[in-house]
Formats: sequence, structure tokens, C-alpha cells
Amino acid sequence: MSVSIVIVDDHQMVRDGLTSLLQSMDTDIEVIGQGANGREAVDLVKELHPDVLLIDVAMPDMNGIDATLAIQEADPDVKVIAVSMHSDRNYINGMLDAGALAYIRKESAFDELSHALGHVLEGKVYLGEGIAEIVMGKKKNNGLTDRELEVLKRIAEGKKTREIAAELFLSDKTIETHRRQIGRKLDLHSVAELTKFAIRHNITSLNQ
Amino acid sequence: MSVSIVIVDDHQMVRDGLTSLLQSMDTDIEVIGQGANGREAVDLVKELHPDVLLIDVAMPDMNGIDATLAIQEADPDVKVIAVSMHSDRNYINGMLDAGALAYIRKESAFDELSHALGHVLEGKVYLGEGIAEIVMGKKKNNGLTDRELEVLKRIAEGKKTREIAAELFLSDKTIETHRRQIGRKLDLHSVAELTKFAIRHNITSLNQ
DNA sequence: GTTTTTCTCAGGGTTTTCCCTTAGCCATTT
DNA sequence: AAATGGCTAAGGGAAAACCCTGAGAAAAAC
Repeated sequence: MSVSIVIVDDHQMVRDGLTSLLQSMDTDIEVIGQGANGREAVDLVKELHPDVLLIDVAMPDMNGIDATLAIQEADPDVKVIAVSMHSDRNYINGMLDAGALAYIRKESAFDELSHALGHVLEGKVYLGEGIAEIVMGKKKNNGLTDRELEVLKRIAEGKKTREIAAELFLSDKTIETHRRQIGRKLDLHSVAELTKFAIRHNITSLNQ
Repeated sequence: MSVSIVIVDDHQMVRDGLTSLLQSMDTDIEVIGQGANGREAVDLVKELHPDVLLIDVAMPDMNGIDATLAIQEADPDVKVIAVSMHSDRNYINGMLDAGALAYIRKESAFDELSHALGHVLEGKVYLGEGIAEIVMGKKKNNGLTDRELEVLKRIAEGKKTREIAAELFLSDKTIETHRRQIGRKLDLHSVAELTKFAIRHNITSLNQ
């Protein structure tokens, strides 16, 4: 019984590498498609109906969460494995809520990927090293509230207090309070550091 | 004649993928070591004396440029291939000046890597698609001067004008002028956007 | 049902950034 | 010799960010 896989990541060399890895581990695994962003992921799944979708979380154009949501509507049988650079509780939950069956990090070794593959093919959930603890809140993550996350996202997009206030229909003073609170919680006191934090945790995209 | 390779990248899954790719393309290629940062690269080269070093440019702890500089002193025979996420003129030149023989991007396809390998083994220089144009200044890159780059790097590290001035032994007013000039040249008018630009162009590291 | 957290907002002050112009000095280029 | 570009610096004013305290209402947790 052959397993068909679609790989979506914004770096072609990473896609090629993963393809080579997967095909060298088992002759029954076939990579039938590759894409560079969420939009391509959705199109590829609709067209090819793979058994497994291996998808990066942070990508330009359309991220992994939105793509997974769309895919679960179009083809709920596809097993989705999320592969991410970093781990942020809110975004791990985002992927899992969207319907992903596994979440692993690029920092981790390849055998996590093969484990993930084995699990999702049986319909089981697989979480990479350290991910389960984050999901259950046992490992301290960032401690930011949803509102603070919304504000941080916009700070990391280069927006100023007044613009954020207008977008969220709030007072400037409220946004100021959130900014101060975010800085305190994360102990990061410059926009540059906050931006890097936001990128590391997939709260904002590096592109645009 | 067998070719020995050391791979250095901060994501193990990328390292594993590249290893699999390289070994599947030619049985004479042997990946004899892997590292996660510049410091490990230097140690690995000193210990293993590989024919080729495949090294990422942006890494925590010690970046590819500093590592390549150190390696060229310790073992000038090692052929260095730089593999980077993005392309910034100043940093392409940094790697090439440090002694790298090839520079390719992760966005590019795998065959660029095999071409690079073929070239460097003969002692020839190989530049990935679009890289040569950037080096020769034919493709507009960022237009930042060396000084402006030093300032931008520090802005993206979260430092404030006064701190940067102190570090560079300059007046606050001078740094202010540089900041304004950087913003004008790049048409980016927030620290967040400047930080993302700096990360994309390997001017600063995402970590710390 | 009470405590805690989150979200909202304000007053008031300090610090920093942002943006303008002008300008001298030096090295490279023409 | 003259123009260009890079680096330095200053004066001055407007805007934004930073930081404090306090505080009411709603939602969540205990």
C-alpha cells in the first residue's frame, strides 16, 4: 500500500531535502506534489487528494493555519502534518484546531517526521518533542492574552499606537496599556525585539 | 575519488534533508559531519578537514561569515559553499570576501547545489541565480552604505539612538541622520519593518 | 459567590523618535 | 579643478512612544 504525500514549504531546497528524506526511508512513500504557500497547498490537495500533507506554518501569501482550515473543508480525509520553525502555544493550537494531526519542529531530528507519519496514517495525533507540554500549558510560553497578541501582531507589522487603536476600535490609551503590559510580560522593551519575538512565534510574517 | 562534506545549518531537519539529497545524487559523496552554528563549523573543519563545507549564513551564536573567516585561517583548502535564505549584497560580498567559493539561496532548486558542488571541487566560483547580478551591482539591492548598515544592524537589535551613538563613538545627531537616511532609502518607516528587512537580508539574527 | 484576570480608559509627565534644513570635511571620480 | 557621494554634526520643532498611577466593568477561575 503506497502513501502519497504533498509537501508545502516556502524554500524549495527544504522541499527537495524532505522529499529525498521521505523517499529514501520507504519505497512505498511517494511525494506527488510540492507547493510554496498556503494557496498552493489548497489547490494541490483539491487536485491530487494526497494521503498526507506536510505543511510549513509560516509562509507568505497564506499561512499554514488558514490553508489547513480550507483543506479540512475541501477534503477532510487528508492527514495534515505541521512543520514549523518555532513553537508558540497560540499557533500550535491554531494548527491543531484547524485540523492538523501532528505538529513537529524543524529543529528536531528527522525521526520525529517519520514518527509523525506513522501516527497520522493511523489517524492518531503526534506532537513533537516539547510540543505536548506547551499545548497543555505546563511549559511556560508567553503568557500573552488574546488581545495582547492582536496588539503585538500589529506592532510587529510596523503600525503605530493610533493606527492600532483605530483598527481595533479602541482608545489610544488602551493600546498604550497593552503595549506596556506586553513589554512587561515578555521583558522585551523595544519594537525590534518584540518584532523578532513575534516572528519566532509565528505571530507575524517576515514578509511584509 | 570520494568527496567529504560537512553541513552546518541551525535546523536539523534541513541538515538531514540536504544530507539525504547529496548522498542520493552521488555515491562518492559522503557527509562526514553536521553542525548547528558557526562555532561548531570551525570545530568540525579543524577536526575532520572535509573537502567541502556547506554553511548557512544566518545562524545564532556565530554567523557564516565569521566562521568562514576563521576556517580560511585554519584550513584554507576547504571549499566553502554558502547557503542562505535571502540575498543582501553586503552579505554576499561578506561571504565571498571571507573566502566562500559559492553562494546559493534556499529558495533555489536543488540542482544549484549540485552545480555549486561541481564548481567548487574544481576550485571555481559558483553564484546562484540572480546572485551575480547583485554582486556586480546591476540589480538594485538596498543601496545602504557600510555605516548605514552598522546603524541598521543595531536598530534591529533594539538599541536606541543614544546607545548606538555611544557604541560607534558618534553624536546622537549623526545617528539620527543615518536613521532618517536609511528610512528614506528603503522606504521603511518603522522599527518593525526595518527589523524584518534586516532579518531578511541577514543583517541581524532572529535569535537575540 | 467571591476572587482573579482581562479589558477598557484616563490624567500627566518624561524620553525618544521623527523630520526639516544646513554645513563642513574628506575621498573618489570625472 | 570641480563635482559627487559618504560621514559627520547641529538647531529646532512635532509626533510618538514610554512609564506611572488609578479605576470601572466584564469575563473567567476558584
